[in-house]
Amino acid sequence: MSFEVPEFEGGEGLTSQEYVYMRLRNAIMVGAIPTGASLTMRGLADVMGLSATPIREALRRLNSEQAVEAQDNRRMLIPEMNSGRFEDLVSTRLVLECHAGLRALPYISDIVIGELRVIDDEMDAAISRRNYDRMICLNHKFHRALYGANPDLTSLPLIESIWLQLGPFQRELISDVGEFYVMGDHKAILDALMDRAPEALTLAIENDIQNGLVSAGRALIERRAQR
Amino acid sequence: MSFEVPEFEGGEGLTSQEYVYMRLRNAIMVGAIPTGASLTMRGLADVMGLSATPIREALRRLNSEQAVEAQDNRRMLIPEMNSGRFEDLVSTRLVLECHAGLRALPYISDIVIGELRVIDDEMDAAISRRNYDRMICLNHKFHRALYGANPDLTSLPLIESIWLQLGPFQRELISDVGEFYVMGDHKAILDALMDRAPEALTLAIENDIQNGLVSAGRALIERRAQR
DNA sequence: TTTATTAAAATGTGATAGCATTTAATATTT
DNA sequence: AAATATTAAATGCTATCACATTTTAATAAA
Repeated sequence: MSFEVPEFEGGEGLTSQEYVYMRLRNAIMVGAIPTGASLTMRGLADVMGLSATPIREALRRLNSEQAVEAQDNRRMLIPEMNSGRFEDLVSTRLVLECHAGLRALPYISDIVIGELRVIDDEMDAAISRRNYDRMICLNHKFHRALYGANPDLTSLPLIESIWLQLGPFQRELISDVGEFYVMGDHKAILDALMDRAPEALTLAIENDIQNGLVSAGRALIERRAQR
Repeated sequence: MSFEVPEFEGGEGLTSQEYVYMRLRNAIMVGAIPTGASLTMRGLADVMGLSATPIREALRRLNSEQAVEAQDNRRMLIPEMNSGRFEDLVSTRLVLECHAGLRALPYISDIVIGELRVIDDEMDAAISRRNYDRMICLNHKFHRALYGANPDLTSLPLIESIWLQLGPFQRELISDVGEFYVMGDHKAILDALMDRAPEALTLAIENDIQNGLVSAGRALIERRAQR
């Protein structure tokens, strides 16, 4: 195993399988697992001090969520990003998150806006400290809290699947442009929520995704293709 | 096990886990497994003549795809439908499938339209024979073939997750209204594809989903609430 | 030096068994 | 008769093992 699988907070009281799932999921989400590296069951079992059984179950779940690719040789790995897949993932993310935002809007209260503001402040702190892992997690937490205002929300698992697929690439992005990486900001989203303005919210969510991820992502893929 | 898990075609050369996954997935998709019934590992293992290991892996995958719900007591079951969840699932389905259709449109060729027409004809035959299982499968096959024209398609697994969640309810719907159940028709979709008309395609896909599922679904939920 | 061939190590898969938890059934008490 | 307590059965979870396949390494041939 040529890479580390970072620990995560809140893994107490879970079954082994749940623990492995959460830990790997978190690792993929923040891009801690390099693309292309084989995720072997015995290897992960050794790293985590468990048997292969719960590892295999967790890997299969992540495979079903498109976070991990199963090859013909039955090996599991984090798939490589390419231009076509990137554009399709981003367009799906835009559609899903705008939809989730609009569906949540009627349920947005001042209390929710307050909670979102707290998360956004934490994120500003993480940004100034250049703590990228925490930036990514708090960004997800913000969006989760927003869409979760809708009590009937069913699209969150789908959105998280997209996040998982973009996670490894986003990490490469960050380590590529380094401290110049800007994460889309949430101020416009908060303004739109306060105004209860659907169109403004859609635009703000689109911009949030577009600014951080898309422009930098396209540039990196372009640069790679030339090399 | 108080229900049957129908066999499916094309399960040769699969690992046990894949076989179980496909068989259960198919069963849920066509609504063959009743909502609320416990899916026990030993029970399913007995039915399928396998050990619990591949069963559990398949169930976890389906759980990750939101097709099966894991309760606190660690039991797995097909979740019940309710009004809020239904509306949210349908709205997500509309957004995702319209998006997938639009992304596929530039890749639509006369050959693809021909293939779609063949599937649609098979579906008409299934409808006239009142073969509901086959209707459902062919409907999915039609949509899969349409969206799959996009070579970079990443949203299909998400769409299939929605189908899985609507499957059991759709079956209840069919057995409720019986032979009067109408499945949304694909003729308008084919026309829009031939015209390469984005707006018409969006409307046609919306209508396709709306006609069969939504109107009847709302009526059934309404009727249940009164009872 | 490169390519084939062979041997050894590593890996994925699935059945089994033991343990912990949950559910159902039975016995006991009120 | 109803509610509670106890016991038995069923179920979920995970480590282990044996087998088949794949990968890697070492060896032999070109």
